[in-house]
Amino acid sequence: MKAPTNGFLPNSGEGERKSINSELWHGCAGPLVSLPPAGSLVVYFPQGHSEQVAASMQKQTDFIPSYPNLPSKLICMLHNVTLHADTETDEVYAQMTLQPVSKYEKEAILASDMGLKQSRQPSDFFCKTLTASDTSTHGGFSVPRRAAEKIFPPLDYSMQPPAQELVASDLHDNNWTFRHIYRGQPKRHLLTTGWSVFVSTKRLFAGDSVLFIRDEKSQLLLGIKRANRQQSALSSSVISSDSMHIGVLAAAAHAAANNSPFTIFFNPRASPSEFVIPLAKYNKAMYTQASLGMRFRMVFETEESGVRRYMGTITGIGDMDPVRWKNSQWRNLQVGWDESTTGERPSRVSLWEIEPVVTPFYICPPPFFRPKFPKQPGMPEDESDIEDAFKRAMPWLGDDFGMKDASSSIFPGLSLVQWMSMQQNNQFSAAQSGYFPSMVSPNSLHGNLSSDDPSKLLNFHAPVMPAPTVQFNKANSQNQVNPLQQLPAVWSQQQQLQPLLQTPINQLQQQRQQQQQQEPHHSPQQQQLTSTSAPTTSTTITAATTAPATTTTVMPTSSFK
Amino acid sequence: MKAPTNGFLPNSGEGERKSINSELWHGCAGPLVSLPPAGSLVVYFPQGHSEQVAASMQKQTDFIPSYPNLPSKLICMLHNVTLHADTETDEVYAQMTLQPVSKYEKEAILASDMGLKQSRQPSDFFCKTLTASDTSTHGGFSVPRRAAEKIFPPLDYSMQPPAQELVASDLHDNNWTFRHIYRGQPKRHLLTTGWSVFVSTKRLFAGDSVLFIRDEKSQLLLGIKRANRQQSALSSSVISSDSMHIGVLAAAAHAAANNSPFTIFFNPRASPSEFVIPLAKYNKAMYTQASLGMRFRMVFETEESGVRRYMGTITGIGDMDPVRWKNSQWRNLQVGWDESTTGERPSRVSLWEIEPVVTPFYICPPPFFRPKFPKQPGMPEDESDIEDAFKRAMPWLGDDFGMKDASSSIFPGLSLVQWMSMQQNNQFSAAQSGYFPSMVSPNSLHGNLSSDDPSKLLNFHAPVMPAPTVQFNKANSQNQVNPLQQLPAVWSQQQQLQPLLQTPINQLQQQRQQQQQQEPHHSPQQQQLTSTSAPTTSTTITAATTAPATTTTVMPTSSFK
DNA sequence: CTGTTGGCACACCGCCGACAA
DNA sequence: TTGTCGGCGGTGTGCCAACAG
Repeated sequence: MKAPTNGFLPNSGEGERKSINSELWHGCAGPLVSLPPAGSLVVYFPQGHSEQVAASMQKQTDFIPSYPNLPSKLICMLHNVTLHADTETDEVYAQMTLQPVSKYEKEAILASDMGLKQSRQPSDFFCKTLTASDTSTHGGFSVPRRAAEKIFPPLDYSMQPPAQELVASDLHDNNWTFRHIYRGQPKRHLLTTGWSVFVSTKRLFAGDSVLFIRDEKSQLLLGIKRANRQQSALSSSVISSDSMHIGVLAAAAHAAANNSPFTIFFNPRASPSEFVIPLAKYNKAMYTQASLGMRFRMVFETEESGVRRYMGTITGIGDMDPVRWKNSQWRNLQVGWDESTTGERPSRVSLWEIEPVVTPFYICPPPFFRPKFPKQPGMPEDESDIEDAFKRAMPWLGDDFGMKDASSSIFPGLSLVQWMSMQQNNQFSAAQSGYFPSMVSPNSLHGNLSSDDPSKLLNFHAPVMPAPTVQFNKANSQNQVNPLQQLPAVWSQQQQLQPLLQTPINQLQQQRQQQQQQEPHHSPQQQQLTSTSAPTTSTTITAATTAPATTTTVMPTSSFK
Repeated sequence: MKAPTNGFLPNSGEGERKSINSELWHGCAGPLVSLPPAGSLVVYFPQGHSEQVAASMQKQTDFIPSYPNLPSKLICMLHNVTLHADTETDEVYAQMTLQPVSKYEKEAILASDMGLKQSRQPSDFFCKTLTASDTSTHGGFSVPRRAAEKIFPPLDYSMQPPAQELVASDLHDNNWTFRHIYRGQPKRHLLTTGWSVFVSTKRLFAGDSVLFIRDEKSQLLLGIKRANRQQSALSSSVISSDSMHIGVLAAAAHAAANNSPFTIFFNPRASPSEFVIPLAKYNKAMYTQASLGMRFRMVFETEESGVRRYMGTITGIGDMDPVRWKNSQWRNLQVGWDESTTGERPSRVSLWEIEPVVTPFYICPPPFFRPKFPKQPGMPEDESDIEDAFKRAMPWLGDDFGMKDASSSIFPGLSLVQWMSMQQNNQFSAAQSGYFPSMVSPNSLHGNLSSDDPSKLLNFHAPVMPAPTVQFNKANSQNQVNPLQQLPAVWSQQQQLQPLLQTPINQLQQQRQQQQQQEPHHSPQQQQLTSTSAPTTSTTITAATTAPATTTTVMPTSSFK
């Protein structure tokens, strides 16, 4: 054996020099992951980053440091995104260089908008969860018929038996060769020679998944997706999990104080949720007024690397961690799920993760309203998803009801450009002329429609629908808000943040102490509270009797809360 | 296969519940590692901790954050020490809970003193570096004869061939069974059945080492020591190395500011040097006046897990990182080694790592002066090592020259108790009556001795000694210092530190800024500089022409510099 | 005394169709 | 259509003594 290249920890960093194939990376990351493009604006949530660390350590950290000077979100310029894969485990992750910004250009916002349109999920691929037979040393890999015919080069069926040699390269550009044969009674596609070394080298077990991709040059690519239980535990004999948490927060705080760049790793399969959100996506979500009882859909990954939507209901709104992350938008929605496979789906989500369904129609089963939207399961996501959600939620305003031209201006939240011009001109005519669909009083909407044709609602009274646990009437009533007063509040807060971001952290702390003593209404946290209690036309409901004690169910009017 | 326990990442944390065998841990950690006992006082060097992180990441981090408020050393109470081993790699590490202290009790200092006496290296053990044959699938493990006879249970040699079943448990209390047989021509001890699964499970390669220990209950213990090239690389897809560094420093800074406990991991085989030093060891070292050209010995680990001393010369004194860690004692000595296997031995060391040899005798080869100290290689270290070093350095004052009683009071630096009483009584009679041997002018010593019997020096003019690269006369001349003026300077600095440790970090910075503007002589860093330039009888030499540009060769008189 | 090698036996890896779900 | 099984052939693991350094 010459120069034993340490099969245990193969030459770290060698394969990293070449850039990793983006299609393959996204295939391994899963259909839900879409990275914002470099040069765009994003919202970074240190709280979510901290969750990724905790998940990676696989232990609940009792002691989580609080960083009072670190806001729960930072608007950042995303300077750089590089794709990586762990040389040992093939675990995919992305490295991002972020820089907190105090002001930003129109181009960056546009780029942020572009980010939503990118779908990186490869088109020609298949993903199979390995069976016991697949991973056993006893035999090879049974290839699903459709997958083999779609992805693999065509066999010469005149041979007896038809067979060929396949070469596929993994994330590190290592080539793996397999004997692909079509045999047996009945006939089936199999990978035989070469398969078992792949399984043992990658340390695959039943339940893990492999995926094959045919790229644009008809080259075969090969990736793996490990089962959840097998995610890298990272026992970390290097630094304590406390120091990791502190490091994450301190790095962000330092960057925020100096407007300097900092680097993070995003690990799509270890992290419970993405914590770097395109600003456009975030802003779009912010035009949704979340309310108790609101129905929504949320996308999840299927076993076959496809997507499926599950229905849920907002059951509570309030800080996930009221001590350390007060007034944070991170997972501030408590939710329940229609199909109660508890544990699989999160009990808390963030607003930008869900596709709201306007409440008056929660009793209407989706199949009726969406005959023209037969979303293929397994099809890649695209940028129109959010708009689709609106269309599906309010189809009576869409194509089915003859309002063809409405989609561009009325439904899907503001486009960023529209919003920007509004913002710059300080005019709010847009709101007056019909934007902010979810903020329009649902009661009046409901009234209009039901008076138009009530039978359409009654005829389809939901077939076997679990009873909602909250009072919908109450919840709905608070949707009566005044968009005119909301919009300024949103941006005044962010503008308040700007001078603080430019201040070194020690001066900032000093400054805060003075402010708290003398003019408490100028400190950033206080600012949020005052805007919350500012007089608006909204109603504030209290559901403390039904909600868990830890949940604050106060509904502030500021959509930026 | 029932409930596949994921051979890849075995149930993390299960084996951790039981406490790890201390003997085995220390066997795997190596003979140089001795952990301070819980309850003792230690000196923590964040710079060294940062080095461990860098070494673990196996990449030079360009960006290392500077923490101007974090001193280069923290005196801490060591609250807790727990031994651990990575479940995947068996890599040993220790978790320590430290708390910066501003004042400390006599008991704690005594405990710190005790720490030096502990030697954890097991007595009944053997360690063998695996050969190609040992790790090959072709055969078993060849046990060195002496090792087998010393450690393994005796064989029944009446059997043909003599054989038995051995059971040894590893760090995680997993049992491994081997067939131990004595056969072949010539006869030899072999481990056959069971050995290859151990090798493959632990992923051992030629060059790695295994060690067998027989504990007090005659139970066999089994550990591994991987070759350096195979140290865990920790590709860390969780947080960036920047954040790791920041986390380490921020955790320490936070703890220092609040006098609150913090947790660190010490990884003896990944870390270039220990960075948690018993206060007693540190203090003892501080009574050595390092000087350019000074000769010293330093202990290194041998392949067989023994120890060996190498001779070296101090070639420069100055900050390793003048920007981020100014006036740090961490590796502030540049050294050259007599046996020039460059790369193996560090080019920079800290004062407490070395055993000084007083300069006038650098030309005297050790064999002559130490006929009575035939240190057994492979023998465990003990607390008398430092004193031994002095004895060997100045044997003319020791047993060989008829000053039997001298060892207790004259040589080995102050005992902590002696120092404490001195400190409390503010009396310095100890210094006047012959303490601080290394601070006594070597010239006068040299003069006395040479006038006594110069032939003893000249007769043994070093046989083939590499020429020193620095001017020894110059270097020696600065050893003329006045111990009476030095001692107060030493401890006034530490007393200065105490109120600062109690101050939150932001106030501290504020305070420092004021001080720098108004009374610069009170800030901690300035204190060091002023004490350097304070009028003493010392001479300050400048060797900028011979030393590298990055090295400060100013020699302050304060031994605490 | 111990590292490597050739010889040899047998266990299990891995290819095959037969089933059945 | 595809997961598992019994069948069987061949490779490679692993025990042995013979050398040699």
